[in-house]
Amino acid sequence: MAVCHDSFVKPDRDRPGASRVLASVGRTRPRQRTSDRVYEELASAIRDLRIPPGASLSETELAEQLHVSRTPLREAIVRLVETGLVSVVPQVGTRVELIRLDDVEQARFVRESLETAAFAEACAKPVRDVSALRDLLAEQERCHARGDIDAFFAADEALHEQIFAISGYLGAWQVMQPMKMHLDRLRRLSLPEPHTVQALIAEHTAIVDALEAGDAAGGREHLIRHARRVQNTAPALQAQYPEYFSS
Amino acid sequence: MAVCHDSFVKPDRDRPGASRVLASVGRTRPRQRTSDRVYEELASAIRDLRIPPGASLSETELAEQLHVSRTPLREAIVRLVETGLVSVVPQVGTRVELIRLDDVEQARFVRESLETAAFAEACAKPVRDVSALRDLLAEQERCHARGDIDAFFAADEALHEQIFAISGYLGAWQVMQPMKMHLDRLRRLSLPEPHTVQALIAEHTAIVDALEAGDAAGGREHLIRHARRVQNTAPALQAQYPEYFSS
DNA sequence: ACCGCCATACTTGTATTCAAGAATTCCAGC
DNA sequence: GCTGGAATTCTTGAATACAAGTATGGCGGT
Repeated sequence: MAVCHDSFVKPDRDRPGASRVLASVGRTRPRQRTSDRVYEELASAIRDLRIPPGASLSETELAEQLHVSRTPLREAIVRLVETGLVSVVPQVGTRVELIRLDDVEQARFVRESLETAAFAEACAKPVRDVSALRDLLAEQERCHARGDIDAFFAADEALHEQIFAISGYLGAWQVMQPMKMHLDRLRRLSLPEPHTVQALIAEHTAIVDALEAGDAAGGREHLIRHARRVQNTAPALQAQYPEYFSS
Repeated sequence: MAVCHDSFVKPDRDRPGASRVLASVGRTRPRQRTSDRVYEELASAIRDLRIPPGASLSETELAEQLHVSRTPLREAIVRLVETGLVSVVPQVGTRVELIRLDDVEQARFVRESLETAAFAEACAKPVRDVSALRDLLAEQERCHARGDIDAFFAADEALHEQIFAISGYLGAWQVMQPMKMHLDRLRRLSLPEPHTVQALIAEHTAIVDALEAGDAAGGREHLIRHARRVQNTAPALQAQYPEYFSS
């Protein structure tokens, strides 16, 4: 597999960057590929624990259940393997990885580092429009009131994403998503507790207040406590659902 | 594409987590898949600019050049698309993305945030063995002396990775790799300047010194300056190689 | 009853084929 | 010479077929 140096490149007839701009402007083209649909389907199913940790997956079975062939399904699997949520042993099988507390700890570190840094950047902005964040807080209250955990989950995500958007580093939030799924599975286990949701909303409020006040240090403390809340419930959850955890 | 709730799961005969431990212990099994080799080959070629930004790729041509079929090649392409370095438009073509300064800025933010956080964690360790770091500094001097840019590149990477290893958050370094390739391409453009390498080594030395002294604040400053050094050369590089840049 | 062996079924990896669509090229007409 | 249109070629997407290897289950011997 030696690389033939210049032969990778194919001579371009027109200017290289031209078509990309068109692709992002003209929205008619990118009808979602089958592989993407399958990935979204599987990723959300794993994140929501509809496919529990440790479950065996069969490419052929999954393919016929989703009414696709193995080819796009495998491309989705490849992306899931990249995240570390799925492992595949050749000629043996594919399975959803168990929750490894080390992975969770690594993900917590990444999230905490990026989120506190983004918050600091957001606080440094001369104007900070927190109205969208206030709306999301109200939405979270409504979800809590009617007991809609899925909707709360979404609003929770949206609030944190909005902080990155204000900071100007939304790209950092996006690249964090695959790794964050390790945290999401743990959070999904802990969410059913009603007082947990209430505590989360209180913390969200404190974070938004700190951002509005430009209190970088205070916000940082709230964010760290927030990020570690789920982490702290890990031992209890492992005791309650031992079959979902590794080691 | 509705999800049939329980039907994803296949009944397990034995305990779910058992085989994974075996797979990581017994090293005979995982002979590298073709898809992985192809990915490594393409990723390094793109990172080293052997495949320049904006180059068109043809699945069929690449497949026959690498002596593989399109199937494993496409799986490698999927992973490259995930990193944002390659874009593929159905029925039109696949190309290596141009260097977008916004992507570079997002990557710089992620790297700076994680690296300063990891450095702080490393400084908090009661014992910090910097001997491996000293060895890498010496190695970098040797590479600089004999003008081996590729080897210097590798030793540079190894030093930063070692800092994460000391901090206990090596996983954070690993998940950062795909995004970091955006920075690597820019760095590759700037490396040929001899004084650049010398300046990098000096900064590396300062960083290691700070870690040995447990000087978290000082190390942070050096790391930030270090991360932004390449970033600062971006305008000049864009002027020199305009065909490699977007917008 | 237990152990070992062999056949079978099932798993993923890879190659090949078919399909759909876009871009280019060539040729006819003006 | 220029313009328009149709055919050809090249692109990726998806499905199918083939290959290699593993685990399982049954069967025969001990």
